[in-house]
Amino acid sequence: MARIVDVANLAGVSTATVSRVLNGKNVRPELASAVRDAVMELGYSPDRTARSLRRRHSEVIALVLPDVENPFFTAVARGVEDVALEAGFSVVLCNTDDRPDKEERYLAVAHDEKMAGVVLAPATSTPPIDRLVGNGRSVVVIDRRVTHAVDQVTFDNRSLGYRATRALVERGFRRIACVTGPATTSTAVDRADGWRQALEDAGLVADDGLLVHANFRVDGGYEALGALLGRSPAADAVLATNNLAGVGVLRALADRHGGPLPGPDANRRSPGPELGVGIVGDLPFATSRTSDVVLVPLNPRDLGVTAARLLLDRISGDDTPARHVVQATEDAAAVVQAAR
Amino acid sequence: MARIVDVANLAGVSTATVSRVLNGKNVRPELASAVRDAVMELGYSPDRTARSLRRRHSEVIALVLPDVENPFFTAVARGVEDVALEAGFSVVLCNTDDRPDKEERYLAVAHDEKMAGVVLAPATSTPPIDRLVGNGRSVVVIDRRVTHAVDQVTFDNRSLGYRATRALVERGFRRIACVTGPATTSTAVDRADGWRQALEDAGLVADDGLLVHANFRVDGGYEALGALLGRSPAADAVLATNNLAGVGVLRALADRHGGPLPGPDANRRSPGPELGVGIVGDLPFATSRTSDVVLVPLNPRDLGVTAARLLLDRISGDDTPARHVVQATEDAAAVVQAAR
DNA sequence: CCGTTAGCAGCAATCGATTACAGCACGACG
DNA sequence: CGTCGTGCTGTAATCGATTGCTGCTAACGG
Repeated sequence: MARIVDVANLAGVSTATVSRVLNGKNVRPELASAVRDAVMELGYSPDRTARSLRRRHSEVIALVLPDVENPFFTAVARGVEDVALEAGFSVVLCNTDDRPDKEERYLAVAHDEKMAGVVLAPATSTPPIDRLVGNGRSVVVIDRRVTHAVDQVTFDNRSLGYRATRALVERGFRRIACVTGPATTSTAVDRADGWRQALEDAGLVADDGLLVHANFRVDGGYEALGALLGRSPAADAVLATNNLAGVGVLRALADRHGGPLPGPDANRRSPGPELGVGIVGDLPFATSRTSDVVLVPLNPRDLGVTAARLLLDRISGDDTPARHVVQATEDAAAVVQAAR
Repeated sequence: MARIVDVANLAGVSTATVSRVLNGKNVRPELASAVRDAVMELGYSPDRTARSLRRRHSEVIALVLPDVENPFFTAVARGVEDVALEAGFSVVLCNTDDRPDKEERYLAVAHDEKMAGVVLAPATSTPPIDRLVGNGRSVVVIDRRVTHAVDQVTFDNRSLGYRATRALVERGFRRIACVTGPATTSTAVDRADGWRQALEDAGLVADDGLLVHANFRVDGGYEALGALLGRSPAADAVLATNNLAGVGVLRALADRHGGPLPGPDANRRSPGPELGVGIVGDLPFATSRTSDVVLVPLNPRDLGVTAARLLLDRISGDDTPARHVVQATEDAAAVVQAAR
């Protein structure tokens, strides 16, 4: 491994000059090109560890996610990654499984490794980011709101829940249940609020018997549907407020030999109880026709891009007060989306 | 941020002693506890950057994957992560999109960041790992075989293709097509070889008109099915050799108003051409009943665990000749798997 | 009682890049 | 012609932890 002194010797200059050339400071042109030649000849690339030690932070940013197996979050990761790489940063992906202890550990690692910043989809509304923030590290929270005064990027979750519900209403459904996530996550609560509001605006009932707090995973949606089917009066449609819960709901319906209904008046294509289904989110790995499902697609990649841009701004010194960005979604999503 | 000298001063010892206590060398007990008290009091944690500089490698391992959005690879990531964290390493996830240029870039980053090792699912059969290996860095290749003499962990892909095909044969299918991945990946080729062998063993034809090389993504499977349906004599079943291609096949069938067949003799449940379907892999986000699909489930998490263990061995100095581990799959998978 | 050795602690060098500061050359200006 | 300023370049300190080497202490054997 060539070191900076090797380059300096070969080019006949000091290490300081080599460093300056590599970092774009002013250096006499002929020396600069001598340095560049030497760099090429030796195949030199700076030791990032040494650089980080000196610069007091590394060129790595941490992306801390509740579930890297959820396609929503992997798409976020893509967005963050693309922006970060462009700017010369590497991205570390960390899984918390929505567990505060794992979250804390990863945030500690991010801190101790002197990572330049953190993009965090928090497990709770009060993640332990004080030490990071206190030590001047940049943090951007995504997807779920937190109480800290840090940059945040979320969707307009209330509106998402509202739009999905209204689309079901427009298809003629009247008793629309809601399967949402833990009451501790703002996304679950906000989307359910949108559901409630849409029902009220349509003059329909939104009683608590129609609202189920499950988890935001496939099993949660699956079981929630079972619970809903036992109740009376029965619902004629279900809104799942995230993608995996939606998968669970669809799977539960498929297992009951039915499928989602295009609308209550359409011909049923198979026996058994069927329900209208709305989902906030996308189904990238669906194996059935989903054109009968009301989907409100999200753009998680854009969420990641926005968050990464915000973070890079902060890293390069932006110290304006914390912002809360509401990530726009496609307007087309506001209408009934009969998509794949 | 407390530094090691602060701890040393508070404990009344030298920095060397603090370092030794923290790294489990022999130190007089009373000094050791004084150091530990000081560490607690100051909330000290060592600067990993400085440590890496001195130790000449960091405690980070890179996991370079073709597609972090593929549930197969995210499951691998889980396995690697769990083992690595346990051993005090952090895991960096990198996406190559199966593109050699991105792969090269990430491998270069892994090298320059002095990462302790790399787990690589290669984009080609000759990934640029020579510099890493040449500089003594540990590398474990997974999923696909490469020509280098490095540790490798793969499934028995020939057997996987064989078992899936035989299960279809046992269900009574006779003209079984195969949708596999690029001919440049060993997984695609090996699984297709298994398919061919199973057909021959059953006395059936495996002509090239039944074999389609697509990509290993959803669109590849989708389009391949369309291509197959146009051919004659028509196939009565399809084997998809990976999970996403399988999703594409199922989706294409769903769009044709059909679904997978339990067997040629069963009652068709809806009009239109239907096919038996076999898939090597799992469908974690399927939205339809998959009990009619022949699935040969994999255990990608175990693949990750195995690879990580191998890598950690290498990192801690194991320099035996390169090994090629064939990751075992559940034996139950050898029989027809009518699973979710 | 002295010499030898083992065990432990401390000093200082070290990893490799960055950067404050000093020094030097050259031009402008009084 | 001397002074000052400007703009590079080089020297050496610095980031913080680890570790080779030295030296001290204490125990043990002769």
